Amino acid sequence: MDNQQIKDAGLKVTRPREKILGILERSGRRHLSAEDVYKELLTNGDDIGLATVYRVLTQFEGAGLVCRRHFETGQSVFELNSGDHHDHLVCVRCNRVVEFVDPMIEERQSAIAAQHGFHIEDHSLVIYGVCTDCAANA
Amino acid sequence: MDNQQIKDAGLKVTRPREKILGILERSGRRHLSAEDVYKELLTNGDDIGLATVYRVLTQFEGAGLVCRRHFETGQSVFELNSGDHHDHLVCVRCNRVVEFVDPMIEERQSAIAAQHGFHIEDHSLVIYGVCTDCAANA
DNA sequence: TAGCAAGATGCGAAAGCTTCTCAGTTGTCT
DNA sequence: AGACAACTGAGAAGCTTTCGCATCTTGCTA
Repeated sequence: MDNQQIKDAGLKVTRPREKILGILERSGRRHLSAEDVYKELLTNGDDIGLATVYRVLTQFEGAGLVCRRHFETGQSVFELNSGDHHDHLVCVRCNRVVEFVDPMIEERQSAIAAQHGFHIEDHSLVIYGVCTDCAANA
Repeated sequence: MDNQQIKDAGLKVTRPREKILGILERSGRRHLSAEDVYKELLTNGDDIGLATVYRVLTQFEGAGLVCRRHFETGQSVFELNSGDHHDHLVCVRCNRVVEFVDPMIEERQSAIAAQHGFHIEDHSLVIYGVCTDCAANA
C-alpha cells in the first residue's frame, strides 16, 4: 500500500506525497518530468507547489522509490523504481521512450570499469534515434 | 591549420573563434565546460564574453568540430571531435573523465535499436563511479 | 482526544547554466 | 577602400531546480 512505502522511507504521510506517488503509479507514461507531475496535480485540483514536487521527488529518489534521469532535453525525468536496472532508447522526434536491458552490455561495463580501476556507482546508457513511426512520417 | 577548419564550417575567422579552438586543442584536459574555456580566455587576457563562448561552441558543435555532452553534473562539457566515437567513465568524486571504446557494446546497441525499429542518431553511455585515487583517499 | 515538537508545505526569491537582444564592430568579397 | 552580412560583448531574460522562512500538519504523548 502506498502509505507504507512512504513510511518505510522514514517520511511522514502527507497529502502531497500521497498524490505524487499516486500520479507516478497511475500515469500511463513511465517517465515524467517534475513539471509533468505538477501539471497533473493542478489538473486534479490539488494545490501543491512546484517546489514541493521537486522536494518530494528528490526524497523519493533518496529512498529508492524513484529513479531520476537526465536526458539531453535539459529536464530530468522521474520513473518509479521497478527494481531492475534498465537503459533507454529515446526517439528524438516524438520523445517516445523504450526501456531495455542487455546483460552483455551490463557485463562489459563492469569489466571496463574494473579495468580502469573504477568502482561503479551508477551508469546511464541512452540511445537517441528515430522510431519507426517517426521514420514513416518523415 | 586552425583557420581552415573554421572556414570549412562556413564561419568567419574571428579572434574569439581562433582562441577558443586553440584552447580546445592545447588544453591538457579533453573535456572542458563553457565556463572552463571562458576562464582560460580571461587568464590569457582575452576579452571575450561568456555568451560568445557558448555561441561559438554551439556553432562548432553544429559544424562537427566538437561534441557536447551532458553529464549529470548539470554542466555541459565540450571536447574536440576526434572522429571516432567513444564513451565515458566519470569519477563522481574528482570529476576525472576516462574515455573508452568497446566494440561489443557498440554492436549490441545497434542490435537493440534495430530490434525496436529505431534508427540510431546518437547515443551516450556514461559510467559513474569512484576512481582508484579517490577510493584510496576515502 | 488535546497538545506539542519535529517535520512538511507554499510561496516567492534566488541560484546556476544557457540563450537572447541589440547596438556597435569586424571579416570578406569586389 | 567600401559595403554588407556576419559577428561580438554586455546585460537582460529564460529555464529548471533549490532555498529561506513563516505557517500548517503529522505522529506521538499524556
